[in-house]
Formats: sequence, structure tokens, C-alpha cells
Amino acid sequence: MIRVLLAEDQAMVRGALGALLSLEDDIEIVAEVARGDAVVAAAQAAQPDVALLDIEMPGASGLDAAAELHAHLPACRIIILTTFGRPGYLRRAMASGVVGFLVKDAPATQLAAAIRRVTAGERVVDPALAMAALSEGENPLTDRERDVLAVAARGASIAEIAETLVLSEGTVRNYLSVAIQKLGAQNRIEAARIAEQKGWL
Amino acid sequence: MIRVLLAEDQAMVRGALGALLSLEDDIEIVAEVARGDAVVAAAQAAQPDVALLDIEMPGASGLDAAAELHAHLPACRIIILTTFGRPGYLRRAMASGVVGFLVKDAPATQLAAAIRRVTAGERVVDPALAMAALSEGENPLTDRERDVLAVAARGASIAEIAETLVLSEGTVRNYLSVAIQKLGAQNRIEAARIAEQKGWL
DNA sequence: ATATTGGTATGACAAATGTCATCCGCACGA
DNA sequence: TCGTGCGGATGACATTTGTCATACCAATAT
Repeated sequence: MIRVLLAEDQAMVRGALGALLSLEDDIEIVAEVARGDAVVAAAQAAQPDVALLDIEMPGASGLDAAAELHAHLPACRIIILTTFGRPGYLRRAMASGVVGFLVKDAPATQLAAAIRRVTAGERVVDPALAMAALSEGENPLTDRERDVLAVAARGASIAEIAETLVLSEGTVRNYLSVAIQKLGAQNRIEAARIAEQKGWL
Repeated sequence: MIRVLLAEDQAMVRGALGALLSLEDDIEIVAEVARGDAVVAAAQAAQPDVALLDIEMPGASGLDAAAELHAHLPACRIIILTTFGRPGYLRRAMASGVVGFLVKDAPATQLAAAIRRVTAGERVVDPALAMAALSEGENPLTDRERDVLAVAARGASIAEIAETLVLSEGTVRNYLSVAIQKLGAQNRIEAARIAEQKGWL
């Protein structure tokens, strides 16, 4: 039996995925969590062979959870299962010890197949997504540019961003200006959208 | 047997929900679609008792599909199953002949229960969401204000919005200004976020 | 018949935003 | 040790955005 931990915040989706996997004779759900910051503790208790992590979760993102989990239980294979196939996510995931990356758009049958393949030591990544990650190159933003853009994306004004990040307003404007240029956007709203869509946020 | 049509764009979630419901002895999935504009045709072919519709779908939103489906097959009970419990969505759904409204955060067991209840003629709505819809009141935006805000939400500049909607720039500014005030926002980014979050977009 | 409301438009003005040049200090690789 | 890049800052400037008053017309509500 392959022991699987399932981390997904939406209860109905979690339950449904659990039902789907339980239909397989060789797969067993040994833990279910709804928060990113509950993954490691649950994994230490349940000792799963495979952890299936959503990215969008409260507490900590699936990517953060993956890095931490990999550090604590290196034997546990990690598969990211997420809504958005942002190339930037794939990059971060691979750097966090993840061996599988599936998007929820893929057929349901691929899920069990992916679990078996990573258990056998293979890596499982959607080829189209891998291509996109390779062709799009690195995140061109510096850390601070990312920070500023992330706050701006929530509708904050320059003054609010400056206060949040403890910067002068002029500095915030500079970072935003650079980010807008690097991303080829017209204004920060568009810049934020582009960065988010690529998983650079 | 209760005949169910399942409309959800993410294949993996759709497959998982199908697996979950197929475990029930009295429920049978008779049709699965991935696009909003495929719902009515599939329903006419499969004659389901209950249609389970996601809101976020390509082609047409689940709410649009609900209205059309209700017009074509009034006997079919419609349940909206969606990620976001925006009160505005609930309002629109109820006006479109929907009898059930579930959020994906709810426990998986509620899904089959809801299907049985709507089949028995009951209405099923998350009480917390119903309260929110009642307390938040109507969408305060006029049609045009909504249009302008919707385009602005995608990062367009005033000039681009004006071009898209064939308006003068001054008019666009006026609408945005009014929308910002009505929503109690600081700028159009925040206004767009508020409107979207309430399902008013 | 007469307000009122929504859609559209102008013009003027203030505030926020985006751009640019320039500067400082610090860390890090060559 | 010297350059380079990043984090941080300032000041000036042009442009965009947000606000407000005002106006006209069409459709409703009273």
C-alpha cells in the first residue's frame, strides 16, 4: 500500500480527491490536512510515502510546506497538485525537493498514475508546463521589487505600501517603476497581474 | 436513482467529485461537462434530475448556464457548487432559478445530502452565506459603473477603458470616481477588489 | 406634467503616480 | 581592491488619476 497525505484547503475537493484515491487498491489516505502549516506535523505522525500538496492554502503555501517537509522527511515524495500552472511555481517547487507537479486541469486518472510513478522514483511534470518554465526564464524582479509589487497588487496606495514595508515613498515609486518596465506593463496594476500570472509574486 | 449532471472545468476536480458521488447508491452521474456553454445541450441529451454547476467555467459562467438551463429544463434542479461564497453570486443564482448553493469549503458529505434534499423539493443554502447576502444589501453600482470597473480590474488605463467601452475619458473618470466612493475604496484597484470579492463584478 | 435617475460629456483643479538623474552604503565576486 | 548590483533615499518633472461642478437628453416615477 502506498501511504498518501492529502493537503488541500477546500473540504469538498479534499473529500472528493480522497474518495477518488481510495478507489485504488494500492493507495491509502493516511492523513488529510487543510492548512499549509499543518503538513509537517501530520506527516511526522502518519509517515506517508507520498504527500499531495495544493499550493493555495491558508497558514503556509504548498510550496513553503514542501520545502519544510522535504527538510524533515526527505523520504517522503512530494507532489504539488494545483489550480494554476504558473511556470514560476514549478521552478520554486523543483528547488524545494518536489518530484511531481500536476495541474487540476489534467485528467483524474493521472493522479493515481502520478502517485505510483513518483513512488517508483520517477519525476512527474506536465511537459507543456515544463516547456513554459524553461522558455520564460527566471523571475526578473529583485526581492524588494517583488515585495512592493505584492503589496501594490492588493490595491494599496504608494503611501500605504511605504508604510507597510517601512520605506520612503520615493523608494516605493522607484521599485514600482522598475518593476513596471521589467514586466513590460503600463502601470502597476498590469505589472501585478503579469507577475501573479507567471507565479513570480 | 437520482440522475446528476456535473459541470466543472477542472478535470481532476470533476473526476474526483464524480468518484465521490458514484459511491452513493442512489446517485448516478449521467453527464459531465467542462464548459458553461455545453451545459444545456448535455442536459437535454441526458435529462438529469439535478445539475451541479461550478461558477468559474470557460464559455459561460455557471450562473449564466443556470439561467439558460432553468429556461429550457425547468424540471431540473440546479445546485451551484463554487469556490467563492460571494453574496452577489447567491443573489444572482436565486434569481436564475437555482435551488441549492454550496461552497467548496463545505464538508464533502454535504454534497450528496444537498442533492437528495433538492430532489425532495427543499432549498439548500449555506446559512452563513445567506446571512451575508441579506446583510450586505444590493449591488450599489449602476450597469455602466460595473462595466467600467470590470475593465479597470484587468489593469487597463483610463484611455484603454474609454476605448474599449466607446466612452470619453472624462466619462470613464466620472464612473470610476463614483464607483470608488460607493464602495468606500481609496482608488479603483481597491474598488475593483471589493466589487469582485462581493460578486458584484 | 414634473421631478428624478442614469448615461454621457466638458472643463478645471488637486492629488497620486510614473520617470529620471543622482546619491550613499554594503556585500560579494573577480 | 575594485567594480557591480541591490537596498535605500531625494528631488524634480510630466502624466495620470480622482474630484467636482455643470450640462444635456432619455426614460421613469410621482
